[in-house]
Amino acid sequence: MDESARLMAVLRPVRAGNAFEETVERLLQAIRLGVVAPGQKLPAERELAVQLGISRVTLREAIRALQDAGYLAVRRGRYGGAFVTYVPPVPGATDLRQVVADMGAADLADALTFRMAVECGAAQVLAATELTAEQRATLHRGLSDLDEASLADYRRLDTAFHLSIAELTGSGLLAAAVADARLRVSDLLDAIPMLQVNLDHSAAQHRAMVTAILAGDPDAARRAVAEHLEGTAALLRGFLS
Amino acid sequence: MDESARLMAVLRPVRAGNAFEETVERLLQAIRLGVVAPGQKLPAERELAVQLGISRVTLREAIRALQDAGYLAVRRGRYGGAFVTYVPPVPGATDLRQVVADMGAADLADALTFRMAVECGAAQVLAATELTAEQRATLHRGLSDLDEASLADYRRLDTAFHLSIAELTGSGLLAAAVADARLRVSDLLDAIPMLQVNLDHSAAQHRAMVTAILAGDPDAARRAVAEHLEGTAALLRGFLS
DNA sequence: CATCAATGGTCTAAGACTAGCCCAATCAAC
DNA sequence: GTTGATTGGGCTAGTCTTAGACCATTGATG
Repeated sequence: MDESARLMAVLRPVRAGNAFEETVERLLQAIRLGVVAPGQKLPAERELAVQLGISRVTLREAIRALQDAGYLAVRRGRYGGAFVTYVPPVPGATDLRQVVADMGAADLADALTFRMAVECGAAQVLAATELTAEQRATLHRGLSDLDEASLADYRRLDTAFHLSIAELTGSGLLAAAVADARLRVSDLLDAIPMLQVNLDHSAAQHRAMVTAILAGDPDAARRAVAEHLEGTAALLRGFLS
Repeated sequence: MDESARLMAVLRPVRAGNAFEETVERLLQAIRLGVVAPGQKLPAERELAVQLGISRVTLREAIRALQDAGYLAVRRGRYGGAFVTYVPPVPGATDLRQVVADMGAADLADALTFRMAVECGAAQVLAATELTAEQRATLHRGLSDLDEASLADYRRLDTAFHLSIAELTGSGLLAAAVADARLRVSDLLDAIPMLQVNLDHSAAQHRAMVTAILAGDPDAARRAVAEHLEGTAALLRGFLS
């Protein structure tokens, strides 16, 4: 890795796009990751604009774009708001090869590697932490929510479970990194059919992750997450070959 | 971690500041991490503006600010440019308590946790990878560079070593995350005196990291990095108490 | 059924940012 | 010396973005 490559990495673009584009991306992240579930509404425009650090005009442009794209339905008046109408595509319905072609092979490898590093890191840090009763309960709740989940809710709750591990470390930076990593593979996951075998495997691996974290064993936690994510990567390779 | 907390995490500010502020931060990152060493110059304004995705006007404002702050010296004409005049402060000369007060206790914990997760993750991923002869050589070169480093160069080469681990994974996202994490603790590290004992410890830990990575042992790699970073954190706690 | 608080819809003036152009300075090469 | 390529310095017109104010709509509540 020579000096010029490092220069390129550090002196990368300051902005991913204009405020409008970045806002659309951020809202899409909230919707597609299921942070705001279908039927729920986004915070009020004035409040949301403050949270996102942009003007209400720009926020409204982004909301309008998502409305036109069919992700949101906006209702006026008290108790109105921007309601999520997006329902995740049926897994397996989209063409994985097309998705991969759209994002590029290099980006695909980058995203998978990034996710592996950052999620393993989060689990390992959490395993090395003294957990409160409440934190343990959150992990257990994540597991049981997933066990009882309908197929329609599964991806959303899976995302929530993975995110909660990062959030429980107390590091906002880490939580943001995990959310980012998840979003980057979101299209891929949506293109994989959900088979009962795979769901059973995932459930067992999720339990292994929680067990290792609660046992305070960072190595085991790291290994459990790595195995889980490697399983997903293997599935992808399988559908691609 | 309830839903509202997750909303806060995903719907965080789209922009960390205006273009000027973000550009200053980015250039400072390049300078303080030693990506552009003292005496070297930044790329030409027109080229740099394109790389950073901003206008030349905004870039010039940022350069002017860094010039006023004593980080850069600008010379006109052919073979001119913005030359780095910043030399890292003598470790231990700045007041650690002041630095911590400036960044806030919560941000401090966040940054340390983030760094731990992301650097452990990078090492673990790299250890799980088949390395080429060239990649191994890069790791060895990083070690020997550090061994031969003068005190003035030590921090810069230490940063380069840690960064190279992330870069060798081939994931630009991961490299950017590690660079970001490093920068967030940069002020703290600059405030810690460099004692020979600590340097010897660090050298041994660096060797352990490389050994584990080359041996293809992710658990050992993770443990080596965790131990190394925990050592730094312990030093910090020591100087603060 | 009237009220009213919360919410989206709209406008305007000011500031931030950009693209593009030309000028001024420098210094290696001829 | 003179030249010419490269670099920072500076200007302008136009676009993007913001802050703040005011209007329109809705529906739970009394």
